[in-house]
Amino acid sequence: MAFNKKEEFTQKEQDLANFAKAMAHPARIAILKVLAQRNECICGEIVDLLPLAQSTVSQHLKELKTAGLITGSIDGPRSCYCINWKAFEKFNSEFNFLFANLKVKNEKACC
Amino acid sequence: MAFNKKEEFTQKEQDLANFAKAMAHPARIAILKVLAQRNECICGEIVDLLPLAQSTVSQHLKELKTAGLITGSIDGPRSCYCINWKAFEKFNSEFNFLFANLKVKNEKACC
DNA sequence: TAGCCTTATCGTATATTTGCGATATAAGAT
DNA sequence: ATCTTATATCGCAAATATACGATAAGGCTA
Repeated sequence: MAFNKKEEFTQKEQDLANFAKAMAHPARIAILKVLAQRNECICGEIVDLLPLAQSTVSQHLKELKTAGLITGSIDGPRSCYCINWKAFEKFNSEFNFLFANLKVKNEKACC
Repeated sequence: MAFNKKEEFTQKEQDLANFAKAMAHPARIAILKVLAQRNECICGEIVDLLPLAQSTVSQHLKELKTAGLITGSIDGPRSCYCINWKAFEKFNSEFNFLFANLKVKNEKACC
């Protein structure tokens, strides 16, 4: 039991879920916020802004990167992260599509 | 170790993360899709549409309900679920706020 | 009442996530 | 060449999520 059944859903469903999962932790939301508030890549600083150890922050950054929400270039001792705007646009429109559907239908909500 | 540090972030960050977490599984995305495609509450059917056992689907429904994404009235042998449109609107605007920020800033993306 | 059908909950096994300290790595400074 | 500094990765412990079968609970029907 506890087999992973995720592959049995459509690719779009999996993509959306993965996007959501990448944002499913307040630390990662906080990181995205910091990146969003600047015009440039963030190198350090992020660790200082979060109540987490350096290794943990690095792990969260890796997850965001793997999910494609941010890009990062590792320049030796200092890394450089920024938002992957394209990915956000893509998933934002996916979400909006879902929400739009809801909006129309819900005129007749029954419970 | 592995303490739960989630409470150390702002309420908004936690709320957004919880919303994302509720959508962070393809089964739950699929459930929301089904609910979105109908004008009425869904009672059974959902189990038939997913490649999961009845108890597992019930569990996912519970999570969606706990997160406030759907409402449900348990009428004895047949339950009735539908989308909580209000919650979606709220979080959609939160997300859009974040995305909007990104959009403006990203003109000067550096990596 | 007894049996049936539908949905929820419990118990449990496994998988995944979270978090930290320790350690590695890699560029710049001395 | 060695030291410093910043970041990544490893290894592990604890917490949480996923999934199922078994069972309970709650209305219907006969």
